Amino acid sequence: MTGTPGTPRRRGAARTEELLRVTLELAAEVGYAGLNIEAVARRAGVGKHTIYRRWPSMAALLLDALNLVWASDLNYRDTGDVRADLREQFLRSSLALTSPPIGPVYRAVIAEAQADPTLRAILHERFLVTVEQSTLDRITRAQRTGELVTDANLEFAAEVLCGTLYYRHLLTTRPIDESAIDGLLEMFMAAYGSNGKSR
Amino acid sequence: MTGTPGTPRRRGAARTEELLRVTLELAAEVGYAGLNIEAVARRAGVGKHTIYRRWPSMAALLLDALNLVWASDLNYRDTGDVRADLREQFLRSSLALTSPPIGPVYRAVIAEAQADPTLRAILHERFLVTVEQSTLDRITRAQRTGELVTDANLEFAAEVLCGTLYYRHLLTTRPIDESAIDGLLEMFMAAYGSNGKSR
DNA sequence: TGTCAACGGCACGCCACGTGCCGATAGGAT
DNA sequence: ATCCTATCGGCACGTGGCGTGCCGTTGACA
Repeated sequence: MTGTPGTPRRRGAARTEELLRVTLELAAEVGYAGLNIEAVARRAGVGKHTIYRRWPSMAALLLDALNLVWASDLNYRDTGDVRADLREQFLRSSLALTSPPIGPVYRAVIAEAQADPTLRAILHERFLVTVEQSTLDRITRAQRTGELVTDANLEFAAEVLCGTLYYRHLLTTRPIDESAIDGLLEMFMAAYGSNGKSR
Repeated sequence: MTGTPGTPRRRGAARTEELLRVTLELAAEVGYAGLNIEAVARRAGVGKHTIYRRWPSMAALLLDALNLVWASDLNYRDTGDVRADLREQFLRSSLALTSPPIGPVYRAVIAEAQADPTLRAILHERFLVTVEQSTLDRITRAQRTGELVTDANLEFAAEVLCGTLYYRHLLTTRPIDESAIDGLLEMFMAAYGSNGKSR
């Protein structure tokens, strides 16, 4: 692996890719606890400088590593049934959140973000806003097609949908299972479904 | 302060109270970053053993410290207007979450809980379940008085209400302000309010 | 072939962890 | 009033990660 041709590079870029890959490996194997710079350096057979030259902190490295495996997993289908599409994506996201390497890396970033407002802002903008926006896009389309009422502020709705899943995953011992997702979607559709309350 | 009479005690109990107080002081003054056992010991003029004899880890100490200042702040009023009562309590909780000493201590516990499933379970049972239950109690009363529809599963609703607030506080850069709370309550009432959709 | 930045390896000081040992002391028991 | 003993504060230790220097080496590009 000498890196993609085209971009002018030296040893640097190839090492960068490898370090991100090693970080994800480490997360998958030893989990949150083993995620520190020294461990990544040892595992990669690399001097610590080689890491510090690229990322100012472990948190920054984790953010990049997360970016590598995460973005691909976020694409709502649009079958015309907003409830079914949300359900499918929520199940998929829940699986991703609980599986390595995304699970441990995400947890590690969130833990570090509690100590660092700047990191929290980056985490928010780079990941959570994206998740919410993607959800908002899908339910806004549903609003336009008449599946949802037209006069609702869906930004809060998107935040509630995503936030509830994150809350359950990070702070509770409950799994994000089908009944949880159905309960959440029940509330969402009762509030915003255009065909009135189903009950 | 020699501790409550009745329970047979020696120097221990008084020290315990003082250590919890010092922990909260430290959290209020230096925040999350300065919360570690050595710092508490230094601040209290105490040997580390005196802390380790009482709590197996910093997380356990933080849980006890949190318990001391937290429980009192959770009491929904019951004016007969469930939306107004929720709104008031959410505003109060949001203030507590963002102010010392509860803010930094809560953040510290949650960060440590990401690395320790056992701690996460304790945090969940001891605090979050209590919050949700208190909310569930209030909205269940509202259901009985006819403010909310009778056939809804309010357990999910309570989780969604609390979870959304925690999500916003912990993972976003947005404040839990009045408009956020109103947006959340708007969705909640639209879903479960007994007088049909207001729109 | 020469140049030079990136590299791996090593060592350092710092700090928090968790534990062990010490002599002092407080407070209940006699 | 005196003894006894658990608790106490103080100190030191080894461990391990942090972030930063300083080497001599290596590989990409001119």
